Amino acid sequence: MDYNLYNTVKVLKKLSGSGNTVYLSSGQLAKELNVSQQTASRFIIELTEQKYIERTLQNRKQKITLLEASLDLLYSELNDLNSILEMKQDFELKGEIQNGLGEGKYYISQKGYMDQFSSKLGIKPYPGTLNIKIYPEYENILRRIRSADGTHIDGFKDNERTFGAVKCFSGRIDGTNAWLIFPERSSYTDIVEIISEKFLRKDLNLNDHDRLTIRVTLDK
Amino acid sequence: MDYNLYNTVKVLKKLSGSGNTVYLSSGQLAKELNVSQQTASRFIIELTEQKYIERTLQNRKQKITLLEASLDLLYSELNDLNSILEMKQDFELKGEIQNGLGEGKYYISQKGYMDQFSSKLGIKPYPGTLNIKIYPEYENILRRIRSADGTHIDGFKDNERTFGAVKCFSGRIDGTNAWLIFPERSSYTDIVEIISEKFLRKDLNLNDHDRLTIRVTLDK
DNA sequence: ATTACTATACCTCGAGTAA
DNA sequence: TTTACTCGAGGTATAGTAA
Repeated sequence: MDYNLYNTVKVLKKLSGSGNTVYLSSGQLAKELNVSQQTASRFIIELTEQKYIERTLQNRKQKITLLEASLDLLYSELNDLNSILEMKQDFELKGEIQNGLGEGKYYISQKGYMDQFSSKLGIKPYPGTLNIKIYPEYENILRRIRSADGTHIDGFKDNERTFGAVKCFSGRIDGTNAWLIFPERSSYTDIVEIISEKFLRKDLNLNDHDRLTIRVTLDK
Repeated sequence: MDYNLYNTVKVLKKLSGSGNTVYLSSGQLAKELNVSQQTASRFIIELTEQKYIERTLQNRKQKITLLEASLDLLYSELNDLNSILEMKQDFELKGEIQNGLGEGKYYISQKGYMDQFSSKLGIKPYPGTLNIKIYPEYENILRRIRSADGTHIDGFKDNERTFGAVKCFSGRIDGTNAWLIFPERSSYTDIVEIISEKFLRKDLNLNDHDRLTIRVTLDK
């Protein structure tokens, strides 16, 4: 990803405010970027090809929508700087408990994962996940966490299928240690999967749709 | 400032950790940046010319020191992203009261400033400043605040001399509203000048060398 | 109004190499 | 070992312009 595209994404996000859509001609964008209209046009084409934005040409100004890749780009630069400049980063996520489908249990119980949880996270997780649907107000914080590095767990294959790499972030729920698990490659979702040594549902007496708060510290 | 230089500064800061000095050959830097040794060398020269770094060539690796301009660059990018991504930013500065020299009073009492304090900040400040020497642990937070935009106050001239532009940040000391004042162009200092409608020294019963906490919110 | 193609000017990068 | 100059190849930006 080169800087021109980063900078273009930054300007587009700035102009689209809290939404992710902006109506903007290539000439206007050119002024924002201090480049020619032709160059701005080229940037838009490149961003579109690389799936950072979607756009629809209209009679007048084109409508540009920032895709998840753009937000990832900005949030990971933000994380980079925060980490390099050693700013403390404490985050709070709120959401509610999703009824588990038992699928998480199948996944994390795989030896390929469990061995790494043990060696890299230093825990032997309860074989199941707690799924939290994060409230929309916290989606930016969620993006921020997701785009940080975390502790990497390699993917692997067994005879039948492939299990993807995931990354983990240390967190706390009601003072109990837990880990947030994200697929390394994934489309954006508002569901966070949590694992812990404890059986959280029982230990914290949690039920479906209970509201709860997850605290995460990105320490680096 | 172009991206290559931004990125070089970022890498140099990353490598110098909490200090601002790093010993690094152009070849090593080249690897970090994924460019040729020649290009890395050129970047170092350009950064030196533009006073972002200082370096001394040594027998082996050259010693590179990041100057304040580099930190400004990184902190202002961080602020940019924070503001664009609408992350909340609450900061805490701690320091102790410096004996005022009465000079602040002379400055801020100028009509050229007072009129703008009134129109732009909506306050009629007590004619004097409280000077706080910020503890070194908070210098990064101070840099972060200083490199944000704040409320701009134009500079002006009277018959005799020139008064520089300043920028102001809204803050609180012990629950009392106050404004932090920074020269727009200045070398780095750990002294923060505070103005307020109140006579803070008296109202908050403050004395020289008292320790105090300033809270600042950067909103957008 | 727009967007974006073509052609050229310009700039940036890195190989070769000197000190 | 270093740093950093020269110069040619390749890449990037813009003017002109069509649609």
